[in-house]
Amino acid sequence: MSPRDPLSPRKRPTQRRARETVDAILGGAARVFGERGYAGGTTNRIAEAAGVSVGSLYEYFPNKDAILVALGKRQLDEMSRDVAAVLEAARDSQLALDTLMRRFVEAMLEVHERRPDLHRVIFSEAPHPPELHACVLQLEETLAHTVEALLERCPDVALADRDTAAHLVVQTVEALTHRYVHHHRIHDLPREAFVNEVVELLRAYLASADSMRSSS
Amino acid sequence: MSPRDPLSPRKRPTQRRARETVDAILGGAARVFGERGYAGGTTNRIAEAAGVSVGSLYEYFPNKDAILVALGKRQLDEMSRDVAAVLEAARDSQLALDTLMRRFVEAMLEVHERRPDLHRVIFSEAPHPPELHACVLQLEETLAHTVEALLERCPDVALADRDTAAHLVVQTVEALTHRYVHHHRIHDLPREAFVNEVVELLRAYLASADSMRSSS
Amino acid sequence: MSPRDPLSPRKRPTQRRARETVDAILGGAARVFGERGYAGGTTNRIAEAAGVSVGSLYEYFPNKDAILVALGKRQLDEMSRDVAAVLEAARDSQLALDTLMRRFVEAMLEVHERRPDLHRVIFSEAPHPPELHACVLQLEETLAHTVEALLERCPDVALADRDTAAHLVVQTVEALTHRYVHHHRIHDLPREAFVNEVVELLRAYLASADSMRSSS
Amino acid sequence: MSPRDPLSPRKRPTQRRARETVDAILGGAARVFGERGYAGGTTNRIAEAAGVSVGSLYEYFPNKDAILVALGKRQLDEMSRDVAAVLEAARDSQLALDTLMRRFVEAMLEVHERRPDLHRVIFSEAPHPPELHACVLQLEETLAHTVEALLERCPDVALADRDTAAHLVVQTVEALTHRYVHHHRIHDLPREAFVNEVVELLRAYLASADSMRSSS
DNA sequence: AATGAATGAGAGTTCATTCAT
DNA sequence: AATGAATGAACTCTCATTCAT
Repeated sequence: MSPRDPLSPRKRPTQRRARETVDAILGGAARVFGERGYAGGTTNRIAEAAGVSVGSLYEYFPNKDAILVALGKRQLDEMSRDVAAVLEAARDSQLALDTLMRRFVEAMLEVHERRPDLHRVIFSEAPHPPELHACVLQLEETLAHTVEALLERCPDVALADRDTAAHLVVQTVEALTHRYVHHHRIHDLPREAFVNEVVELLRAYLASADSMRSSS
Repeated sequence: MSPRDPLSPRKRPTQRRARETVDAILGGAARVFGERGYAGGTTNRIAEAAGVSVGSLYEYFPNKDAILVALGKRQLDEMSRDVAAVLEAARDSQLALDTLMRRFVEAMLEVHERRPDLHRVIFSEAPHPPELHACVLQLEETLAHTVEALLERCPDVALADRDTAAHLVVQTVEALTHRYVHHHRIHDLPREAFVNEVVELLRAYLASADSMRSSS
Repeated sequence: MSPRDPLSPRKRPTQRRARETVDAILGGAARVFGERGYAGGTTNRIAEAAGVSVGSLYEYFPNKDAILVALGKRQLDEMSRDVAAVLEAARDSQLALDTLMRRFVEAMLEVHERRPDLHRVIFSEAPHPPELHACVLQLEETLAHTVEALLERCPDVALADRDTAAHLVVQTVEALTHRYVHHHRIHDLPREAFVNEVVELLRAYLASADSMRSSS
Repeated sequence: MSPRDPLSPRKRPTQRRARETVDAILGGAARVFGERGYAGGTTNRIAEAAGVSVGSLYEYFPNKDAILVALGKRQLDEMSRDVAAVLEAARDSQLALDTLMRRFVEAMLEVHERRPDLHRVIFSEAPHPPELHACVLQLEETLAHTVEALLERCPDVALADRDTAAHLVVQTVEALTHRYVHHHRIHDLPREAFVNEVVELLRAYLASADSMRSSS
C-alpha cells in the first residue's frame, strides 16, 4: 500500500516454512549467480535452482536486485563474522605485529576463497545499489576499527594517524586478496609467498619510524 | 563461414573512412557505457551515439562484447602509454624512491580519474572475456617490468625478489587508486593525503631492510 | 463435482457467520474495485480489504468474476429498491407529469452519485458476464413497468405505445445520469440545470400530442 | 532520451513500409480487441494478428495502452468524419426538424454498428487515459456545434438556450444509439421503430414551445 | 557500404487459483 | 472453516541481431 523501499525484502518470513523458502531462494541465487553471472541469473533460473516457483520468489523479494542485495548482505555478514572472530582471538594474546597481520590476511583470503565467483558477481559485476554499498562501507569501517584497536596495543607501531593507517590497511588487504583470488594470481605467486609478501608490506608500513607524514 | 574468433573486430579497417567509423563507434560506446552502464549500453544506443546505423556497427563488430573488448583495449593502451611516459621520464633523472612512487601513484590516479565511470564499467561491471583479461595481465606485466627497472637503479632499495615486489607494487597501486576513485574515497581522505599515505606504504615496503623473506 | 454454474456463489450462506464473511468480501471488493479499477482489484487485495484470507474468499466465490457479479447484483438491487421507493411514493399522490419525472431523474442521479467509481467499474469497465447483463435488463424492465404504471394515471399523457415510451424514458434517464456523473458533466451544466433540462426532454416527449408515430 | 508522453506513438512512420506496419498493427489491434476484449488483447496476439513481430509493435507504440489510444482516436476521427458529412449535407437543403434529427440518429447508429465490439471495448471496457477522454469531449463539442448551427436555421425551433440543447441532443443520441447497439436492444424494438422513437423524443424537445426553462 | 525496419527469444513480473496445514 | 504460502501460465516489454532495400 505504501511506497516501499524497492530493494528490501517483501515480507519478514515468520513461519518456519517461509524461512526455509527464503533460505532456499538465497541458496539458489548464490548458485546461479556464481555459475552464470549477474545477467545469467534470471529469476526463473534462481527459482528453479531453489526448488521453488517464481511466484514464491516474488512473494519474498520485490525484484531481482533485492535478491542480490540480500545475498550481498549475507556475504558481508559472514565475512564480518569470520574476520572479526580471528581478530578478536588475536586481541587477547600478546601478538607481534606481523603475526597479527598474517592472521588478518589469511582470514580475508579464506573469506574470498569460499565462493569466489559469487563474490565477484555480487561485488563487482552486478549493479551496486546504494543500500549494498552502505553495507560494504560499514564492514570496512568495522574492520578498520578493530584493526586500529589492535594496533594500539602493538608496541612497535608508532603512527601519527592510526585511524587513517587502519583504513589503508583494510583497503589494501581487501583489494589484494580479492585480486589474488579473482583476477590474476599476481605473478603466479603461490599462496604462502603471497601472504608473506603482503604481510611484509603491511609490517613495513606500520612499523615505519617516519611518523611525520601529514594526513589531512 | 569458418568459425572466427568471435571477439576480434570483423575487418581490418584499412580504408580511412572505415577507421573513422570504428572510432566513432568506440567513442559512442565509451559515452553510452560510461553514462548508462553495461546493461544500459544497448547496441542501438551505441550506434545512435556514434551517429551510425546499427547495421554499420555490426559491419565492424561481430557482437556487443567485441565492442567492449575493443574499448577495453583502447583504454588499456592509453593507460599504458600515459603511465609509461611518466615512468620513462623518471628513469633518466636520478630520483629518490619516494618521488618515483609518487609519480607512479599520481599517474595512475590521473588515469583513473579521466573517465571513471567508463573505467568502472569496463573493468568491473561488464563480463570479462578472457581476451580482455589477457590484455589487463599484459599491462600489469609491462608496468611491473618498468617499475622493476626503476627499482634496480634505486640505491636505497634492497630486495630479495625484486620481480615479485614490482608486481605487488603495481597491484597495490592499481587497486588502491581504483578504489579511491570509484568506491569509497577511503576514510574521506583528501587526494593529497591519500597519495602521501600510499607513497609511504610503498616506500616503507621497498626500503625495508628485511630482505630475508622468501618468495617462492 | 458436477459442472456448476461458474458464477453463482458457491454455497448458500445459511449460517450467520458465513453471511458476515460474504458481506465482508463484497465490502472489500466494493472498496478495492472502486479505488483501483477492475484490473487493480486482485483477489488478494480484495481478501485483505475484507479482512479475510484468499482461501476463505474462494470458499464463498468460485472465481473473481463471481465476486463482480454478486457485487453488481447488490448494486442493482439497491438501485431498484431506492428508485422504486421514490416512484411508489409518487404513485399514490396525484402528481403532475414533470414532477414525476423530476423525482425519477433525481433518484437516478442520487443512485449514481452514491459510489460513482464502483458503479463505473462494475457497469462499464469490467467484463459483462451474461448473468449480470440479465440482471441489468431485469432492473430496466422493472423500472419501465413502474414508469408505465405511473404514466397510465397521468391525464396529460397520450401515447400510442405506452410500453415503448416507458422503456425509452428509462434508457434515457439511465444513460444521461450515468454520463452526467461519470464522463462529462455535459457542457458543465450545474446539477439543477441538468435535471431541468432532462425533465423538459421527457415532459415534451410524453406530453407530445402526436400519437401517430408507429412503433412496430 | 527526453521523458516522452507515455501514450503517444513512438515514432512517426515516415517510410512507406513503416506506415504499412503501423496500419497493420492498428488493424490487428482492432480485430483482437473486438474479439477478445481489452484484457484478451495481448500485445503478442495483436502483433500476430497484424502479421508483425512484437518487436515491431513496440517500435511504434511505447506500450499497450498507446495502441488503444491510437485506435480510439482513429475511431473518433472516423465517426467525426462520417457524421459530419451527413450533417453538412443536411445543412444546405432546407429540411424539416425531424428529418434532420432522423439523419443524425441514423448516422450515429451506423457508426456504432460498424464495429460494435471494438467500439464497446475502446469506449467502455478499457481504461480511459485522459488523452483519449479529451478526444471524446472534442468530438462531442464538434457535433454539438454542428447541431446547433442546424437548429439555428430551423424555423420551428424556439429555445432559450440553444447551446445547452444541442449538447443534450448529442449526448442523448450518442447514449441511446450506443445502448441500442451494445446492450439491450431496448425492449426488442426493431431498428426503424427505435429511430422513430428517438426522433420523436428529440423533435418534441426541440419544438417545445416552453422556452422558459432556466439553464443556470 | 550503409541503412534502419523487422525479428523473436527470453527477460522480469503478476495474479487467479490451489492445497497443505 | 480458515489460513496464507505456494504455484505457474501468461503477461508486457527489451534488445542483440539480421536482412531487404
